[in-house]
Amino acid sequence: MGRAPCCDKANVKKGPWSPEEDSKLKDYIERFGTGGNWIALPQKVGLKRCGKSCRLRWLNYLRPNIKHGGFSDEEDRIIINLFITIGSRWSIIAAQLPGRTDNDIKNYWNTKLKKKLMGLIPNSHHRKQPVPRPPQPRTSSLPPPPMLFPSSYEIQSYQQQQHQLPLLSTYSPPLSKGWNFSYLNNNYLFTTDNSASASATTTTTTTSSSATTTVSSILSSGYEPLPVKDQDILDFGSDPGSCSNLDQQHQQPQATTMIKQEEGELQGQRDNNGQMMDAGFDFDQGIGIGHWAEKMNDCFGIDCDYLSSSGSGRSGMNWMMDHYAGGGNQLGVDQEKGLYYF
DNA sequence: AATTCGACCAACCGCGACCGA
DNA sequence: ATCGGTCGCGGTTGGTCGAAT
Repeated sequence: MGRAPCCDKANVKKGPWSPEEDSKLKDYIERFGTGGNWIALPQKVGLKRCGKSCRLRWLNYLRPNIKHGGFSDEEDRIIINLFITIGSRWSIIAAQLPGRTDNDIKNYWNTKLKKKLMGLIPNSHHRKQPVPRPPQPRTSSLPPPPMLFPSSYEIQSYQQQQHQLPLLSTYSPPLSKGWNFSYLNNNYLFTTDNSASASATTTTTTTSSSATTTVSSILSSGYEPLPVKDQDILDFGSDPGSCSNLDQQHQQPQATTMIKQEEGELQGQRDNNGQMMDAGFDFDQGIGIGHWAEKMNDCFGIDCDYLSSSGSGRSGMNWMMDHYAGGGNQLGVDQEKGLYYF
């Protein structure tokens, strides 16, 4: 049995409100109130509208002291911080911003603020799922998948033991998952789809040991280059000075977002200009991890220098890598830059 | 000048929560 | 405790407008 309709949809007007309708509704509510019953209101007012539509029109547009557009930096900051803390609870967020409606904030977030936060990544560069991910069954001809990020997370020793690979800034060894390989060459990550991985395996092994991989040889092996923008990288560091992913000219972090660890306590978030934006986050406590984990699904890789070292914050980061960043299926590592691609 | 595309935003829809009978 | 009506929320849709081609 379906849900009973809130009104007779055949006899209600839909679409944009006319000034006359606005005037009728506004005048009535200002004189008599809503009466606590939106469903009955349209008939009292003399409008051929659904009660829900009246409610929405009043709350989002007609009621006094409504502000539209022109969000201030302070409002931006509040929205971002609250979104990080509580997610898309627009009504709660709106309650903190006098004159703003949940709908307005939601629209503002979806059309502008989200892009601003994500570092103004052009659509062509913003890949929801930039790299093919498991589960794809490996073929028997492929080598067994390496155990990436074992409990100790000894990345470098693992690389050296398993591959005896040189670590070059322009080349990322195939720390991959058996069904796919990746290379970092300048600003491109090369990857294949699953169908090409079998034939690519030989090439990968050969070229990786020689460390003479060229763009053309990779392309001829069926690899598709994907441009990697700095903004695609989630950057976990301590401050701009120690951030390995810097704009060399301005010495500012170029990552989409940067998470700061401050004496193991409160973590802050920097916007793309390096401005600190307060955000409750604690790696070791897991606070806020869900939010950043979601971000990891949106970005292309992460930059986390202290992942391969000891210190506070590491366990939480490891946990996040295990649970969200492909579950240990990282595609590759640029050891010199400290970039882990997944 | 015409067309296409994307950004923006008002409005709609459906679902869960809430409340009173 | 149950049920039906209503409210409120968040996701989605669709129209409009300006910029780009």
